[in-house]
This record gives sequence, C-alpha cells and structure tokens, in this order.
Amino acid sequence: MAKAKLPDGSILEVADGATVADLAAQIGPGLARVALAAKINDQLVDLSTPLTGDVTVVILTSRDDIGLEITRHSCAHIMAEAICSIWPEAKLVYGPTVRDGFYYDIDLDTPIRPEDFKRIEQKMVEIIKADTPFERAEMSRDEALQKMAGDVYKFDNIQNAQGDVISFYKHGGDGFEDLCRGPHISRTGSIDYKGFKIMSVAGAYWHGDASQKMLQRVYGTCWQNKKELKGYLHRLEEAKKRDHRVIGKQMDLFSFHEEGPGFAFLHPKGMKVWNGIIDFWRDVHRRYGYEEIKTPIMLNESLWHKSGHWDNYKENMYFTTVDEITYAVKPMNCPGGLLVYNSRKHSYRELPMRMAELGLVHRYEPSGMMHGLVRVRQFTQDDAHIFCTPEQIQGEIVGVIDLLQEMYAAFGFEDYHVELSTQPEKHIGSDEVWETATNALKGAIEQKQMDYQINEGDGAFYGPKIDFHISDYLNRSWQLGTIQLDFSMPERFGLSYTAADNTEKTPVMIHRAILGSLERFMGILIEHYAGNFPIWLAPEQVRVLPISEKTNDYAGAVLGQLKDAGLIVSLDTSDDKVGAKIARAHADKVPYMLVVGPKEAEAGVVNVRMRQSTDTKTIALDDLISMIRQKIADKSLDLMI
RNA sequence: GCCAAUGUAGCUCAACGGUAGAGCACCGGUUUUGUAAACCGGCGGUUGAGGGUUCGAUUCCCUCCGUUGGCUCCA
Repeated sequence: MAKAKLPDGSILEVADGATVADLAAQIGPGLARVALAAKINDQLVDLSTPLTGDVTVVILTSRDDIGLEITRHSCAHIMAEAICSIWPEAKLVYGPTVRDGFYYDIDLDTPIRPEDFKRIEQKMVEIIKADTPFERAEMSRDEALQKMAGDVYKFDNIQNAQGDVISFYKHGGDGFEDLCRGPHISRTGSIDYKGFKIMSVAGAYWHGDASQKMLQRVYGTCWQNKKELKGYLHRLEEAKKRDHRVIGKQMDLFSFHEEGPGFAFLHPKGMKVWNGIIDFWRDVHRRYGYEEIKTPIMLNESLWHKSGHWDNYKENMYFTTVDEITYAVKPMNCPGGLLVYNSRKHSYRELPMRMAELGLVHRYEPSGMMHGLVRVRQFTQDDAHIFCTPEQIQGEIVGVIDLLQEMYAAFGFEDYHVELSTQPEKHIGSDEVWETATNALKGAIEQKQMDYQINEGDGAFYGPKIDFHISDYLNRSWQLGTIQLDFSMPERFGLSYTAADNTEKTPVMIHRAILGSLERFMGILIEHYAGNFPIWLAPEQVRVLPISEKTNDYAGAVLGQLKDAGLIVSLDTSDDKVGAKIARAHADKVPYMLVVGPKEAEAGVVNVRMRQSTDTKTIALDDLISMIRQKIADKSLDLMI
C-alpha cells in the first residue's frame, strides 16, 4: 500500500502502483474530472504517475497557477502538432510558457501569417476534440541523443537538458511526439477549445543570438475557459488605452515625426509635466547637496577616444564635421563632467563632490528598437557624477538610494526591483578594487534593507552597478535608476585631489541617474497614472466652465484669480452646454472643473467637480485655492477636497 | 539591424482594379444652455514616398521611409 498525504493533512491509502489519477478518483469524481497534474513530494508529475511508499500529494487543477501553466504548456504542444500538420517541413525548436500564455519557436521557411492563425486554431480544436491522451516515454540521455540525431534543435535541447532521464510526450491520432520534461495534462480534451487563441507571430533568433538563424515564434494564450480568455482580451484592450503613446496623443502632450525618428517633440502640455518633474528634481538635489552643471552636447572626437567611447560605443554615436574638425554628439555626460572637474585643482576637503546634470544625449538605436517615449534616440538623463574617496563610497551610495527612494515615493512608485551587477569577464582594474567596490554597493543595499537580485558578471567593464527597475502597465520592465562605480574614467582623465598628507590621489567616480531618461520616465508616468496626473504634475490643473455666455464675465474673473494664485488654468467659453464642457474636461483629464452660473456669480462661489467623480461641491474660491495649493505643496495623489 | 504586419482628412476608422466616405475635431449659423457630448451647414485627402504592371492603381508587384508586435541591446 502507498500512503498519500494530502494538503488538508489527511492520509489516504492507495494500492501500490495506483496512479495519481486513481487517487484523485478515490478522493472524488469531481476532482478526478478537473485534475490536470500533480505534485508528488513537491515534484511536478503527470496524473499517470504511479504512487509508491509514503508521499505527499497535491493534485493540481486549472484553478492553480501551476495547473494553468501546465495547461498552457500542453496547449503549446497541441499548437506545435497543428503547425506540423499544416507544414510538415516545420522543425520544432522550443516551446515554453510565458506570462498569460506560451510560444513555440519554429524553423520553417514559409512565413506563418496572421491569416494562417484561423486554420491553425481550427486544427487545434480538432486535436482537442479528439481527446487523445498525452503519453510519457522515458529514456536515457544517450538513447535520446541517438533518437534525435537528425534534429539539430532537439539534439541541442537534449544536450542542455538537466537530469539523466529524458522524456518525450506523445499525443494525437498521428502519434505527434515532442521532447519535453513535462508534466502535461492527461488528455488533450482537458483544454477548453474556446479558451485559447493564437495571438501573434514574430521573429526570434535561435538562442537569442543575432548570428544564429531567425526562427518564427508563434505566441498563443490559453485560459481555463472562454470567459477567462475574454477577460484577458478585455484587459489587453484596456492596457492599450493606457498606452502612453495613445494618451500622449489624446492629451496633446507630445508627438513624433518622420523628420526625426526617435526624437520626441514635447508640446506645451507635455512641457508642463516635464517642468513639474524637473522643478521637483532640482529641489531634491539641492537638499541632498548636489550642484548642477551643464556641458555641451557635442565635443571634439578626440575626447571620445580618450574616454574609451570610440572603442566601445562608436556604433551608437552621431558624428558631425565642421571646418574639418569632427565632433561627436554626446551619448553620455561623463566626459564633459570630467572636464569640469579638471578645470581646477581639488582638495580632499571638497569631497565628496556631487555634480548633477540634466544632460541631453543622443544614442543611435536600431530602428526596430524604438518605442514611443520609452525607447528613443535622443533623451535627457538626470545624471550626476560623484567624486569621492574610497572610504566615502558606501555612504555616498546610501545617500543616492535615500534620494532615489524619496523621489520614487513622490510619484507613487512602490513596486521596483533592484539588481546588482558584478565583475564581467572583460573588465579593467584589479580584483581587489572590484571586490571593495562590489562590497560597498552590497553594503549600501543591505544597510537600506532592500531585496536585490545579483546579476553575476553583468557589470560595466569599468565597474559594478546597481540598477532599479519598474514595470509599466503592459508589463514591460524598464530600468530607471542606476548607480555605477567607475575606476576607468578618473585614471584616463588624470583626475586628482590633494590628500591631507599633501599627496595627489585619484578620486573614485560614481555615475548615477535616478529617473534614468526623463522622456522614458514621462512615458512610464503617463501609463502609471493613465494620464490622470496628480495635481502637482497635471498639465492643466483647473478648468472654468461657465453655464452660458451670460456667466462668461464672472468666469473670467475666477480665471484671473486662479492664475494669480499660480495655478495652470483655462476657461471653456465654447458655445456648448455645460454637460458637453464637462465631458470634454473629463476627456482631457483635468483634475478640477469649476462650473459657474448665475447662482455662483451671485454668491461669489464656484461649484467644483473633481476628475473621476460625479460629486460636486460649492465652495468659496479663496478656500478652494488654498486647498489646491496645499495639495500641490504636499504632492498629494488625492484630489478630494 | 533582423522577422512579420501596417500606413486613407488633425484624430478614430470605412471603401475599392473604374473620379475616396463616416464620426469626432475645426470654421459659420441657430440655440443661452445647470453637471459625461443640442441642431443645421461648411472646410478638409495627388490614399507615406518613388518606381513598375494596367486602357485605368488608393487597391496588384518592387524599392525606400515611418509605425506596430517580437528578437538582441539598453536610459
């Protein structure tokens, strides 16, 4: 007899060699029907796995995240079979699950087009309806290699596979078989044939290596049922509405033009948001002891030879020649900052020196890389370079993290993750210096009690770094802040300071950015707020809406007072009814709408309506002004008055 | 850059091998309006650019440019 301990603590005895499916049936016919796979002693297995001895068993259904993932993986196999049945020459490469679905990489010379999705889906429905079992077959690695000797992709997969036992799964009437670790659902019919959809096809290099063959990656999504699928498709539609490119157009914040691909044009309203961000940024940096500098956007090419950018970064740079002198448009601000440092001698008493720069940089990006404001060819970095002694490193890093946390909190970003990248193979500087520097970074993160992930060998060639990442609404991860230690530049540029013992020493240089690229940050902010900027950042804070022309004079007076109070305000004197004016103000995402008619004019008050609310409140204008000003000063995320 | 898709009025989208159409926006008029869109009229397009096929191309084909979704990269 085998003893199975279940999640509720109970122990069920089953005949030795009985399968998980048998166990599920013993627990109840309902469970048997929805069971997809199981965990035995925390190991994922198929329902057909026999039970022996004392084990803990968790039976997984599509309600479990893992159950759904297994379903998706099985769905990927079914799609692979469908594709192979349509294009027999297709070679399967690799088909994992991803968030919300799965993909399968396929080597096939005929392009798979969106028009083909329907017939692939139809074939998949047939396979699901045929309800054939997934059957696992195991063999040794050598046997598997021999079996797949003619298939470069599967042969490669087997070589990369972990463990000594290699498994294959078979399903379908034609005996479709694929190398796979498993587990899988027990029958193809367990998938709801209305619960999946093929989403897109894209190119993907084998092993993600641009020198390898471009494969076709077919993406699909799969859910418990039709309703869940529809919910997912609906969420995608909603996410599209939040896309900063869409909102940017709607709200007239910025635009792009063919004349300058990857160069953003900020419109008046976009500039209001931009200036709101940098006013705050300057205030914070002043408080944290930074000085601000500004360096030219192009500098003599020779400087970039000296800095090492010519050797390491030339492909991403723009150049221009005037009077036979070649200038490089700066892709980074550091060389300019170094020239500023070197413009006079420095004493140890001045350190740490924190020099900030909102530097406009240009980086040539391959055309396929560009994406709205978040991936551009020209952007403004909120850069700073800190020059300090080795002993000061950790304290400075902690200071940067403090500053960063204060800024992120003001924008309401709670969810970000930290990555520490360590010494890469190709690097400069001794192992000792790297260790000291890496420990300083680690020490600072630990001192701040932050969780972090280590990216071994992912540092820059000149030093280790810490990166701060956040996810946008479409779940793409973006790097915002970065703190990088640099051992290369101070030496290349012969930086020095006079130490207490009157010797000349080389300072340590820390590069850091908090928001990263202001353009990108603005894009992320737009999505984060869905265009509903908090009052302190809103490109239009208040709009006055007179009921009719008869109240235009009073509305004008209200407008004047709001302007005098320093608020960004406008007046809608169009010949529309107030309902239309309100609808338009909502579309423009204006935080406060002031409706004024004869009643308000008589009493000298305003009727306030807040964005995202249908409540209204009548209030004296002076009171409203002081409340709004308070909210701006507090950077309040709440509009309620 | 690579793979695929795509480009029609300021915006969102129709149509089609035979002279391009709607809604919103804009302009003019009527209305003087009370909390998410009053009514009437008008303006607006060498259909991304350039070639080719054709009696005829916005439609089919090619090249280029932009954009979108991915892949590598990174702020």
